[in-house]
Amino acid sequence: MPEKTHPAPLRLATFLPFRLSVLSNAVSERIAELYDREFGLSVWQWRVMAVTADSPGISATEIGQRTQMDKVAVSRAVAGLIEMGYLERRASSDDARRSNLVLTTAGTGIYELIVPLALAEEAQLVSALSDKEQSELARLMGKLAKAASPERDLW
Amino acid sequence: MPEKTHPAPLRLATFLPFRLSVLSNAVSERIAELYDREFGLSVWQWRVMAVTADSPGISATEIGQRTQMDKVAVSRAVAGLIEMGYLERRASSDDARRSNLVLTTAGTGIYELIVPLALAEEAQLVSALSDKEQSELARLMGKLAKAASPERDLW
DNA sequence: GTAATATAGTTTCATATGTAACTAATATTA
DNA sequence: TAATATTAGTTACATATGAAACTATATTAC
Repeated sequence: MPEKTHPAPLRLATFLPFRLSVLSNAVSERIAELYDREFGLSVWQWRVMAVTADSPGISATEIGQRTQMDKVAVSRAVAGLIEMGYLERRASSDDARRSNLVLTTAGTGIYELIVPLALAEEAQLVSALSDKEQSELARLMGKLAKAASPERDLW
Repeated sequence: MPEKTHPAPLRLATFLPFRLSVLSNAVSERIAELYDREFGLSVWQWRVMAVTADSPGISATEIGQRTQMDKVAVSRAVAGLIEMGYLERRASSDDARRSNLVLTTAGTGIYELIVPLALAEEAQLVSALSDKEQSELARLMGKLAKAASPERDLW
C-alpha cells in the first residue's frame, strides 16, 4: 500500500524571500532612524536627494530609473522636498514637460550632514563581516539581482 | 590656503540598505506573483499560512514573532484568511484571550498547491549561484542580520 | 501642417498600513 | 479577594501607497 506522499516542507525561516525581506527591513530601519527621526525625510525623499546630489539637474523620470521608484512615488517625494525647501525645480529649456531638479543650499546642507552619518552607520553594520566577506556579499547579491530581474539593471 | 574638503560621496547603487531593499523587492515580486496573482493572497496572509501550516494551533502572537509582523498586521491577515475560508479560529481551553489557529481543509489544499511552486521559483532563482555560494550567502546574511538587530532573533 | 501617438509628470480614488486607543481576559499584589 | 497591571487581540483614525485617469507637451505619421 503506497505511503502518503509528504509535500516538500517550507520553513519560512530558511525561505530566501522572507529572509531578504526581514534583513532589508532591519538594516533600513537603522539608517532610516537617521534621516527620518533627525530630519523628517522618508526613504523616498532620501533616495531622491541622493541621486539629485549626485546628478544635479536630473529629471523625475531619471530619478525613477536610478532609484527603482515609480513616477508617482518620485512625484510625491519631489513635491515634499520642494515644500520643505530642500529641492528646486528648474524649467528645462528644450522640453517643457520635464524639469531639472537641483538641491537648494538648504538641501545640500542637510544632505551633507546626513551622508557621513549614513555611511558610518553602514560601515558599523558591515564591520561584522571581514573585508573579503563584504565584497563576497556584494558579489552574490549582484548575481542574485541579475537572476531575479534580468530585464532591467537593478543597480 | 586650505582646500575645500570633499565630503565622502554616497552612491545609492553601492549603498547596502538600498541594494538590499531593491533586491528584496525584486525577489519577492517573483514569488508574490504565485500566491497573489494565482490565489489572491497578500505577503502577510502567505506568511501566516506558512507558519500555521508548520505549527497548527499557533496563536496570533506567536505568528507575529515568527514572521516579524506586528499584531495588527497579523490580526488583519488572519481575518482575511478566515473570510476566505482558509483559516479557522479555535477557542483556547486555558486562555480565553488567545485563539488557536489552524488551516481549514481548503487552506491546507491551496497551501500545498503553492509550496512546491514557491520552492521551485526559489530554486530557480538561487540556481544562479553554486551550492557553495548559496550557503555562503545564507551565512553572510545571517551575520548581517545579527549585526543589524542583535536584540531579537530575526529567524 | 494636422491628426494620432507617445512621454513627463500630477491628481484622484480606492486600498493598505502604522499608531494609538480600546475591549476582554488573565496575572499580580497587597 | 479586591484593586492594579499585563497580555491577546481588535478597532478607529490618520497617513501612505498603487493603479488609473488626466493635463500638458513633444514626437511621429500622413
